[in-house]
Amino acid sequence: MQISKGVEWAVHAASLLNGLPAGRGLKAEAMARYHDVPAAYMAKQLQALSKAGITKSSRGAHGGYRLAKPADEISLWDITAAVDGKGPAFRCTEIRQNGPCGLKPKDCKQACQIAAAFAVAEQAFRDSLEAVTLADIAGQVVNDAQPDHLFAIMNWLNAETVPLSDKGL
Amino acid sequence: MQISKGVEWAVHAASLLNGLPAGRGLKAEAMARYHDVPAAYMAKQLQALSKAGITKSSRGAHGGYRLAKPADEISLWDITAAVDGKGPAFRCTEIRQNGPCGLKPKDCKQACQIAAAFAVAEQAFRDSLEAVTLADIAGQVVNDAQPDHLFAIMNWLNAETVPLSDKGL
DNA sequence: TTAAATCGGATATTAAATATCCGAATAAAG
DNA sequence: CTTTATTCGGATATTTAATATCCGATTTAA
Repeated sequence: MQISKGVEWAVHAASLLNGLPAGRGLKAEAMARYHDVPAAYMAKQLQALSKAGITKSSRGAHGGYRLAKPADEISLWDITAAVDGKGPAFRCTEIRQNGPCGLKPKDCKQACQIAAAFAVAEQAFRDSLEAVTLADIAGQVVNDAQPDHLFAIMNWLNAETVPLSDKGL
Repeated sequence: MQISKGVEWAVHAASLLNGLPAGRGLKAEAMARYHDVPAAYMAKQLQALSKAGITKSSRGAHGGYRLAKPADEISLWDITAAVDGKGPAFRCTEIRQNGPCGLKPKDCKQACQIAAAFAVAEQAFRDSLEAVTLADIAGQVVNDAQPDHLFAIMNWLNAETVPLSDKGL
């Protein structure tokens, strides 16, 4: 049971986007460089975020990414689901219907007890992640950070961000 | 984020062991046949259960497996951890320390906010699974099943189980 | 003592996650 | 309006982990 590395990168990237000034964007390569990770693979995660409606992108010269909605409407679960999929972690293959004592399909109208228990646990996991938004993360980071570190980030963002075109949003 | 198929098999196998008469055992091949799954791979899961102290095994002629402790002391999390490992699903690689604005190690004494949020969610997941024991599963299954189905299982177990030797326990 | 039977760890195979590349699309400059 | 530089998006390799299998170590019963 592993969460893909892409989820970590995607959350960090989204947090970074949250920090940039209004009306400006950041390209995938810059975000990869900021975190010192392979650019092409970071780009893949950002595509997943755009597909899920978490980020918006604009192509061409001076293109880039920005958040598609307020940070307090983007939960950690939203990002996890966008990158790793929203399917259940426990996949019941109904082996209770197999073998010499297998149940008949008509006696399997309610879910397998084992699968049901895992579904409850996964729901608890999701609920916990849904309760944490990008805004929460950002707030904690700002609180804990040294002032000069925040200043350094601001400077870097000012140098790297581009004003997004009107169409691109 | 996927839970391996082996976990499903292991839980079903453990449930089956819970149903067998006191002092008797069941070999890996029989459990595989009962669920109509590959014997060698089922065996692998049972080895993991034994290693974790959930089952006890005895080798040689008339060998087999049995539960190592009462069913109400074996939780779904115990089995999941035995088969899939107990490591965290979200693996923080500390990319906050990377790149042009990376944090210094001395400023990273407390865990990354993102990793912390995932740790909370995973704890909720574990807590939920720890609250469900094999005894709970067995109780629900017995309640829901048709009497003739339970009878069929009993007959099959009587035919397949072997009396475990004294040493083997 | 012997031999059959079973578990346990080591070994192939397949699927998924990881990483990369190239074409489609867009906007700015000429 | 055309051209060109730039960026995203989907399609394509590579590596890792999950899946499946096999053979030797060990134990018990005959």
